[in-house]
Amino acid sequence: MSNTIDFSLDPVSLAEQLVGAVMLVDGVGGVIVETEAYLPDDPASHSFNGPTPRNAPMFGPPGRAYVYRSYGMHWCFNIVCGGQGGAVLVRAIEPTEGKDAMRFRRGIDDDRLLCSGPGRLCQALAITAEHNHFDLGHPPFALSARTEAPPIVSGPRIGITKAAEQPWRFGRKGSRYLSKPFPKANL
DNA sequence: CTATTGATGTTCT
DNA sequence: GAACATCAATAGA
Repeated sequence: MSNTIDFSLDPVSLAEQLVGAVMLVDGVGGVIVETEAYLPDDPASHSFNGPTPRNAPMFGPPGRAYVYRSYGMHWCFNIVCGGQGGAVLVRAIEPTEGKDAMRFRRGIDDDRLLCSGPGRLCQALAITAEHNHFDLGHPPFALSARTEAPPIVSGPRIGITKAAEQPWRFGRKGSRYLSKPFPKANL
């Protein structure tokens, strides 16, 4: 089957290719509709100042999870890729599988708000620090590459203060499940 | 729809 | 002690 994902790709390429891929955790998840790339020599990347206890997964083998706590109360989920210090942040998913579980975990009914953001997505899929360093090719994770490329848009990354001008945020064009709309854009 | 603000705890200097 | 890859609630256009 050609539904394998190449985690050795550089983060920008992988971030683009992951839009349209399917991601499940313990059978719950859906189609990835928004990602961001973080590079080794990128001032906005956690890996920019070299290895620390927190960012250790980014300096490990590709194809693993890097999960960290954000603003003290949320989790963010990344896919380690490329060489040392690269990763792709998964920012939003279109829910397709296990919606009832997601609604229960999130405490809301609105499908559009279940996974539309890094913190929301982790809560809906029950991703926590337990999953840090986890191999994404092994249960409970299941990732399937997209079979055909959907319409993609790109733009500046969200919520960062450094290198904010880099167009390394990718999204499925017209999706109603994005964390924030894209101004206009192409690709 | 956009803009603003408070809550919250870990990490690194 | 400052910074932070966020979210929910609120107010206004």
